[in-house]
Amino acid sequence: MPVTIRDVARASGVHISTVSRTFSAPHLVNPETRVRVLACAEDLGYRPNRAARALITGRTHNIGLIIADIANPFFPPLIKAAESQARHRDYHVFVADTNEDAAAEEELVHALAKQVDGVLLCSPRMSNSLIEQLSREVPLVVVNRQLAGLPCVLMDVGQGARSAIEHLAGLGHREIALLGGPRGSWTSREIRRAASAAARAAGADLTVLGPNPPTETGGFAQADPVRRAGVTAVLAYNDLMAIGLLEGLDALGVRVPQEISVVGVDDISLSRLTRPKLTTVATPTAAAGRTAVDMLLQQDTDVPRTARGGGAGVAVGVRRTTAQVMLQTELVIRDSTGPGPYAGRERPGTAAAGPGPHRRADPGNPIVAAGDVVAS
Amino acid sequence: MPVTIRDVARASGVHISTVSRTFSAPHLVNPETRVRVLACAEDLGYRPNRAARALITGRTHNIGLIIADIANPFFPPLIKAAESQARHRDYHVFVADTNEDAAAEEELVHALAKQVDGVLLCSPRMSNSLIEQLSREVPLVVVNRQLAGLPCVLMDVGQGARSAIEHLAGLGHREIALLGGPRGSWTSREIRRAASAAARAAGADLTVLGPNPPTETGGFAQADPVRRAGVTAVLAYNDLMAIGLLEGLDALGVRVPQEISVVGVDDISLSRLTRPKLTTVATPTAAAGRTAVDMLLQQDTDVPRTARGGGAGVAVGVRRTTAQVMLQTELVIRDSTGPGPYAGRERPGTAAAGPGPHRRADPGNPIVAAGDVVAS
DNA sequence: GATCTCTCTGCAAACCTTTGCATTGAAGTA
DNA sequence: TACTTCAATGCAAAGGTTTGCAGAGAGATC
Repeated sequence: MPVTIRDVARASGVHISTVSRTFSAPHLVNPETRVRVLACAEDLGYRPNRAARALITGRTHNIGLIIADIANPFFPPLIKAAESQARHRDYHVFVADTNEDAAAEEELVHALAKQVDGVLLCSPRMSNSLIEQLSREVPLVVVNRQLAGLPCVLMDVGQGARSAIEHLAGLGHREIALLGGPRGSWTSREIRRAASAAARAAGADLTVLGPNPPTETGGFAQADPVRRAGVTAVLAYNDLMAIGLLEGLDALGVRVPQEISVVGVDDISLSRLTRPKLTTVATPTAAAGRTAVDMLLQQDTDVPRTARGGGAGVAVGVRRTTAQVMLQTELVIRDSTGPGPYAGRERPGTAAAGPGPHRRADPGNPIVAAGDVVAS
Repeated sequence: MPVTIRDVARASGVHISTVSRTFSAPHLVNPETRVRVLACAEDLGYRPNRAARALITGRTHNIGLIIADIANPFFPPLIKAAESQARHRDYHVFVADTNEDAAAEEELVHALAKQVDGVLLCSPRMSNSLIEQLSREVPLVVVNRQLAGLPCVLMDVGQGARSAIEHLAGLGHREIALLGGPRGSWTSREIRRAASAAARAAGADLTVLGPNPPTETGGFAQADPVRRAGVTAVLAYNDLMAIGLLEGLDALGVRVPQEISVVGVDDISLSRLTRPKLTTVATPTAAAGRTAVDMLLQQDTDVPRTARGGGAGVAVGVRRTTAQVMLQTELVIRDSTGPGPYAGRERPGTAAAGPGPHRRADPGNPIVAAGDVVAS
């Protein structure tokens, strides 16, 4: 029933190899023949069978996208951008949800490996060593995790956390809480590291609460601990938690930002809609999705997959790019942060006026932090 | 480099067909042999190549999910549920975003057809006739569109719109606006139809504004027209538009619900977070995703795909289920609706107290509205 | 007119599985 | 012992495509 290359060959009176070449190497076939074949193909509604093609070329023209939680609003813009970019390059995208489960991640990489040319691992929860091991099975690009020897797309949440802390310190806050993210999250560690350093530099105390599930509920549950910690400002691992915290504080009758200031990370679309509107560190998720796909496909075109090839014993060098891209973040100041108890008082060692918000450079032009090519 | 069935055969000293049977028909192989083969496979890390398998069995064990806009918060829960359900049944899921573009939908169905066992069309914008035509190329299940002869998963937005209008009328509103959705949307038509009828029955006037893009911006842009229309209540095509409208009204200094009541549709997670919290018609998106996958896979297992099969000339009947499932919706009353100008006044022909919110039955138990089996 | 070059096309193997049929050998029956 | 039955395995074709190699002409060069 489905129309194959053979049907087209019969209809246009040529051998199947000519039909094949019409699609995959048009310059090798006579223009007249070509138009005839194309006309027949069009007529019959022929579409090459990608699976059969993959069997021999070794390229599936599919990629895998492994996501911790599709329902977390952080991810859909990334998925959308990645899918769009992939499709522009004639790739299809498998999407799989791991429910924040490291074991599921591993299983999925295995299951998808034969069916894709590469996998995007978004905010993985696995160990670094496991990721490295898996990268020997299928080309991997990792988003939101730094890993030597592997292509990574990172968002500079360290810079973002620093800006956030400096913003809070500049507003006169000295007692700040950090709501940590989930265990195994590179982003969470990075935020913590940068926030600690920035707090120290600004002469503020940082109380870390967590790890927490990166959800609204996770934030909500920390409302009481936050209040009891006696802090006047909070930086949350992500917006979802910040929003949950906002709700929790509201339920406790704590006013934001009058009594406690709250900052999130991600700038998901909800953040403009809460009352008060959330101050947050915007992360370039769409750019990350695009960039990651580009890196994966770049890598993919570098590497010849067919085993057959080459004249007598010409060993083809397998090249792998391991560029790491760091995308800039931007502090977006809205209504959930306000003056703290030390507002207006001059402080030594800190820029008195407080630094302005960090402006993001053109997000379409990622900064390549480190790039190299390894031959193996 | 990748390990094939041949490697396993060599390692365990049997023919490749025995290895194949170990996986696909274990009862045909001697238990001792089986364990040996399985051990070797495990050792070598063998995974069957699904593409090669598909080539001969005709089943890819993949499905396609075509979505109007991944970034629209309505869809991620559906995607998540569908993917989860599919994976439970050992299927992988291609996700593709059409950007609300009918032409892209068609192109995607064609592109994916050979690579999947079926496609889920979510809230399609195509014409009915085109959908029918495409369904001859690949099994289709349609979500949010009613189509004779095709399996559909519908959400009873008609009932939801009716509940919403009755709720508003019960609160004393007589001048109500409806913010229409995008052209080509079955849901939008259905809401309009039901809302008109319900308004008429309740003795209220319904002003239709639209069609509109189903986005926040689309809702925001209607704030001024809504105010000028002189209505005291609005039902929006979806929550995103309702939220946009809330913002727009806020910007105009119109208080909700004191001056205008607003109702949305979908109950996306944001809706609990706006101020005021949004009254909305909850649609069972996750259940829809699960159900649609079940219907597709059900259909898939019914239909033998191999052309080869059967003894001399035994024509195998191709059976297709065309069951249509209608999932119930539920009006969730929050803070964006309040008393209207006619509050408390007795009205003839209407239940004075106003009907209570329509309660949703167990969303896990869809109601089969119509089902049949066609032999062709 | 013979030789060479070049373009276009056909042939057939290969990719990795599944599966109908044939073969083998052992156990059971008469 | 001769036969049948049955379970377990091997054989080879098939599925749709790509691609190295070789052949067939046509045109150019001497």
